[in-house]
Amino acid sequence: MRSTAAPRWRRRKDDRPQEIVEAALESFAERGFAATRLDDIARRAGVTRGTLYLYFPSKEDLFKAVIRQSLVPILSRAEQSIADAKGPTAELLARLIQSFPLAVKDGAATAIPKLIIAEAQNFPDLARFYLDEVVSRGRALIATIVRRGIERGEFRAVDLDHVAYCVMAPLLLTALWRHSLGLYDAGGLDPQALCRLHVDLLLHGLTVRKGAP
Amino acid sequence: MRSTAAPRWRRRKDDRPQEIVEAALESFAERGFAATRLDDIARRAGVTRGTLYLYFPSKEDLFKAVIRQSLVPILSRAEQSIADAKGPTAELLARLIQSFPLAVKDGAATAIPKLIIAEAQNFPDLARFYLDEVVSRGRALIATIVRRGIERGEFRAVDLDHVAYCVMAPLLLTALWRHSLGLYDAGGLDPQALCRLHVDLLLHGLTVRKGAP
Amino acid sequence: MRSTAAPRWRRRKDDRPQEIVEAALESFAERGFAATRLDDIARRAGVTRGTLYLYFPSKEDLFKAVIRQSLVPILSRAEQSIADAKGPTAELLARLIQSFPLAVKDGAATAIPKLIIAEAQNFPDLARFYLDEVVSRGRALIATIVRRGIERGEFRAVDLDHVAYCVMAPLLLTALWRHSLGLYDAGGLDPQALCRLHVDLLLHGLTVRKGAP
Amino acid sequence: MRSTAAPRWRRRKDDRPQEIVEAALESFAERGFAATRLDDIARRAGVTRGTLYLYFPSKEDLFKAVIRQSLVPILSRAEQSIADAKGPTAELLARLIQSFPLAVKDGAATAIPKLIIAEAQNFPDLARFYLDEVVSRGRALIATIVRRGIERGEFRAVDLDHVAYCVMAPLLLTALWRHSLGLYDAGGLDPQALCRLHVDLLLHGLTVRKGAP
DNA sequence: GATGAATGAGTTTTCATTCAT
DNA sequence: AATGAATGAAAACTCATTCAT
Repeated sequence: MRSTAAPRWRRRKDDRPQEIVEAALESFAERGFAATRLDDIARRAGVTRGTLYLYFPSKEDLFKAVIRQSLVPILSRAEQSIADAKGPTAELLARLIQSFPLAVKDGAATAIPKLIIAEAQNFPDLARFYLDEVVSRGRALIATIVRRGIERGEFRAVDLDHVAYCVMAPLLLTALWRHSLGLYDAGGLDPQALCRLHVDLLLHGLTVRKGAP
Repeated sequence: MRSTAAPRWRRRKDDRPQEIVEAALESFAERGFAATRLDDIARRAGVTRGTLYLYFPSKEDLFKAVIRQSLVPILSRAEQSIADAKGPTAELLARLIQSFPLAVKDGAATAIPKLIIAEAQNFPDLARFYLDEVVSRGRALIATIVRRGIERGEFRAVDLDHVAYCVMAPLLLTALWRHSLGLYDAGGLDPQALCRLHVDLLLHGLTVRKGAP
Repeated sequence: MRSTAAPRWRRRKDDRPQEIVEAALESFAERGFAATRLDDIARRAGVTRGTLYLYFPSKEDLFKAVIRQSLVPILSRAEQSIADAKGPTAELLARLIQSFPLAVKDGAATAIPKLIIAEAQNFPDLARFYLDEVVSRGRALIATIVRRGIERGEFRAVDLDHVAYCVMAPLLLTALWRHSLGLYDAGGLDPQALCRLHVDLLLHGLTVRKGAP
Repeated sequence: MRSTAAPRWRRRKDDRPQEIVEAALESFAERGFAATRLDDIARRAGVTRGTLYLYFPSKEDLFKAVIRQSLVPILSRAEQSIADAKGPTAELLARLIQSFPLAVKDGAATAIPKLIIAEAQNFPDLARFYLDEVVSRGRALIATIVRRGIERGEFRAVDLDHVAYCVMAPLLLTALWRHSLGLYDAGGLDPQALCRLHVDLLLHGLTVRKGAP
């Protein structure tokens, strides 16, 4: 049994790292890696600068932890949403794409592509991690779906090596937009409308039809 | 006879600004705004730090000048390559897209999207400039082409407000890739193959056909 | 037992600002505002440059704080020394003037008039502060004393608006001298002798006498 | 005969140094030595920075030249106005003092005391020059006048070593005021009124009278 | 003689990191 | 475990001075 003299509640130190990572992600998302000061992060996390060093040995390490940890839930979510796919492949693909705008709307984690793009040069191991864990797996996943469509005679035979980029590019653009130009041009890009159009074009583009162009 | 020792410096008034801007673009492209030191730029331009201040009042101003000036040739080139379009709209669009990989290959100017995305938050006026001068005009341009296709009965009626994003997204991805993840994954994304596939999908997606999906 | 090696630094939060201000006053007094480097001040205060910025946002702000804070004790002392005046007004005035050389001898605060004169142009708000808090009050104070003498029939009626300047001018000269030419001419101006003469002349000049000049 | 092809007039190079010195005095008077940039002086003199170095080897040397040259006319004027003194010594002294406000009004040279006080510490040789050429001679001059008064039985016997300071202090204050606090307090000190009062007090203070205080 | 582009040393300022408390 | 005062290295920026033109 725990000491009964303990205060009724207190901040559990086990949460600290996670709280810091979240605060850091938000800060990095807002100003970029170099322009955010550790003091910003500390204040946002409700601690002091010194405390950050109890959990992360340096600003760079904190950045890396932020990226890595923030990707985990995204990857999990993505893979789950596809695992047991049934029905026409077109529907499957459509669902995948349409689910994107919702995912983008909330979390600060959507800023990760922006951060990766901005800092890849300065953080090679982060770039490689992202290539291995996100890009490769994402490409494979989408290639698998499209291959399924081709094999079932639903889709035309296309370059499976690059189709993932074509599928993802507009979605990625949505995420990048939100954290850059979108801040100054509220109405210019409606994620939902863009995804609807993207699905429309993509499926028309992939689907086998009688009349060839 | 005068000493043949090289002079400490040489008058280059007219060329200097351009040389500095070029050196700065390369530096910013490599490391991002915050991580490039003025000394890097100066050395690359073959001058000293002090000289930068003869032409640009601050690092921020230099950055702005770099973006603005580097966009001019891009805009010009883009607009020229479309001016007098003849023939089927599909071909026109295909040509436009296919010309992109070549443009991306050489210049450091292809790093501008990356820089804009990374620093939009910190440089609002730059973001607005880019929105007005590049995004808006680009959207209008592509919308015009697609409208032409629709009016001539070649293309299906699609959302003209967002079609530009669908057309541009993969091309943009190519440019971003080159200056970020592409540095660590030479073969992962072949711009030409991607564009070929993109054209294929896009035209199949846009073109009017007998059989509806 | 703990290591006896001196710690790299020590917590001095409460004392630091005052220590810095004192070091700064001495430095500014010696070389003037522009010619003193923050490093000089820091070293004199036994800290590093960075520490200065924990307490003062800029060199200019430090300068302002120095002037303002250094004036407080001077003002207090001056006002106390006059509060409860009794006896002949001449004696009162004489005592006031005679007390000046002693006050000038010790503190670095006597350099403030020099600093104000040198930098008034560059620090308008400091000049106004000094006008309001020192000059105005000083003028009023002396005018009050002289008025008392006139009302009691001890002094001739003189211009009360300017008499303070006549009373103060030699005293001020003493302070300025000490921090400028006095450094190179030890014996040229003896503050005590000057004040003695000043009192003599001033009282002869003010006192009512039978024979008019 | 000079070439007839010469332009009808041109800037005579013999005037340049003097023009520069004047421009420099004005600039130094306005902002102090350290805060005025050579570019300010150059622009005010209608030349470029490089030209300054044709005439003065450094900023410090220019400053010294400014002080030295600006003192010459002041000294000459002062000495002339006293040379052949006749009549009562009181009148002589009164005239001397009353002439001061006029002298102060116009020239930028009245800023010299301020500059000397501000920079004496940083320019020892200038301080010594000023001590020898201005202070000493000024003291001697006034002491001579007062001695004359004493010898003629007009003045009381006073400390001749310090009387000059008592005579000069209010006048000096006038000059300092004009270039410092006076910029922010137009009406606070009227030089003429101050001098009138000063003469009044001083002569009452010096003059021999029947009734002792 | 005059210019002004270029220099480079010097100074302020910032901020990630350390460590006594 | 947490703090935050103190550090010190790095970087932007200034400006007196030089020198090719």
